[in-house]
Amino acid sequence: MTVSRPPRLDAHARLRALTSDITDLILDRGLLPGDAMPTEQELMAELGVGRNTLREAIKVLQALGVVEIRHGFGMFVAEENLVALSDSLTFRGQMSLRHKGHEANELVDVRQALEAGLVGTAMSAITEQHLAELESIVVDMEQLAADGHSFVDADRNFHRILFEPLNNQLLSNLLGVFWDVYRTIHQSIDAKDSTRAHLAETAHSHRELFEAVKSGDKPLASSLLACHFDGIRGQLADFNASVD
Amino acid sequence: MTVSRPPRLDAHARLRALTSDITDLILDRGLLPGDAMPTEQELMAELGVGRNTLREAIKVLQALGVVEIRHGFGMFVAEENLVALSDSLTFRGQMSLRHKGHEANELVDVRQALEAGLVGTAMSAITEQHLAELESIVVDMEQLAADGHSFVDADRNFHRILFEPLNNQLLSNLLGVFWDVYRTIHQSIDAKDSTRAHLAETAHSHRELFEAVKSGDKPLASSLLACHFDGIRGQLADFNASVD
DNA sequence: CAGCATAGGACGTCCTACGTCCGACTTTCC
DNA sequence: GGAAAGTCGGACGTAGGACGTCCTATGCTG
Repeated sequence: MTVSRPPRLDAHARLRALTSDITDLILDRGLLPGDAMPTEQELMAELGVGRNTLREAIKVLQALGVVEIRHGFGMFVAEENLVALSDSLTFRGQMSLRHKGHEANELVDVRQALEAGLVGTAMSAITEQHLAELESIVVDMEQLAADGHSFVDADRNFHRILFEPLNNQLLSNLLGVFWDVYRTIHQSIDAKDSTRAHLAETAHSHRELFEAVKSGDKPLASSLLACHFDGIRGQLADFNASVD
Repeated sequence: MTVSRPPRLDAHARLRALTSDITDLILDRGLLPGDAMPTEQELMAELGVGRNTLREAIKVLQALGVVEIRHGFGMFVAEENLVALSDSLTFRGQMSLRHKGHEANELVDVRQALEAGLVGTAMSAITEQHLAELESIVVDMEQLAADGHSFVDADRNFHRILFEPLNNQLLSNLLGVFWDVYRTIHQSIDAKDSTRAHLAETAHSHRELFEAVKSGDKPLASSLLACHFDGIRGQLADFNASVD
């Protein structure tokens, strides 16, 4: 069904219309994540565009996490993810670091607002199993810190499990993205946080936070989280000062 | 055994490497938002790839909000924006609505957490000018409601200005995206919110919120916001019930 | 000096051709 | 007969050329 598109649209709008047509096709056909999509040839015929144009639109959807492409096999509706946000924020964060670092601070602020603001609600829904997992992670952290090893994964898992009780996929993804972006930025400023003293301090602050969560002291947990982020802000400030 | 240097990467990794090369080029050259980038021909020569491959990578960066393309003129580093997140979330939200609506609820939850959690901080930094703007918007809303007109823009502006005092671009963008996505979802469920009674109710709730902000009553403002989102959740629930 | 007309550069779209990868089918060999 | 190896076709990946469209800048004209 060769649809005749209004020929007079600027290029950006046209590409946008094309991606929109493809997502509409997914929605109209009721395709679910994991389902196969039409091939390039079928889409070309159906949408009335050339292969290059179509592929550019598809690549956009791939970058946005809408579709997943398997070379030599086909195209599929992707599982939920926030690759797009992650990639976008990572670039912005790195860019700002080389100039003002303002955006990196904003990211930390938003993380703090979300985590400190929601830890209370999360604690209301937390289960014994979550607490057990958190404690296990804290113990691992303390051990790794004592051995002088860093524990990036443990840190990430601690925060992930802390908010898992809320059962909000979007929130979990957002926090995960913020954590990853911060991590990337942090690596690029090459902060000296691998000293044994700093490791022990980080492990200890997680221990304190865990105890607060376990005892159900929501205000304390919230303020401990806020304090944790203040420390991060301090590191960023130090870096910016060292650049000037 | 594991090869130390995989001579070939899969297609996805190659595209990712290419986009990464381009962003690195931006960062290395210290390009700022608005600055001109090399032309397609120059990038082709510099990165050693064909035009199609390059253009696909560029379209990805455009969708991610990294670069901005002006037909017939050139390519430029884009201003900060969260188009990527917006597009991605809009699709996910629409998709979920046609099935369970779970993700739409999650979006409202995150909005509520951010707005209700941060309104207090924002109020601490609010100025007389912000208050004047807010009041002006509320007056407009009340007038529009009395005339039976909807006031989507006014609603959006109210929330935007409410959090402007925090001076956090990322937060403002996030809230804006959430608002837009919710708006898109809302339109697609065709809720009957344009009745005069509903309009008056919405205008009134904004009036109440404004008064709370003006008087500096942070707990009241926070709970009014929470209440506002409870209403939205109710609409989503009604829609899902009507589908079953 | 202002306005229009033209020329050039740069992106947009389409086409053809070939390379690469994957899954499925067929063949071959125990 | 069954399993391993080889083969085939489909689908995506990459390259390059050709032409269209759009924007800016230049220079001409009144």
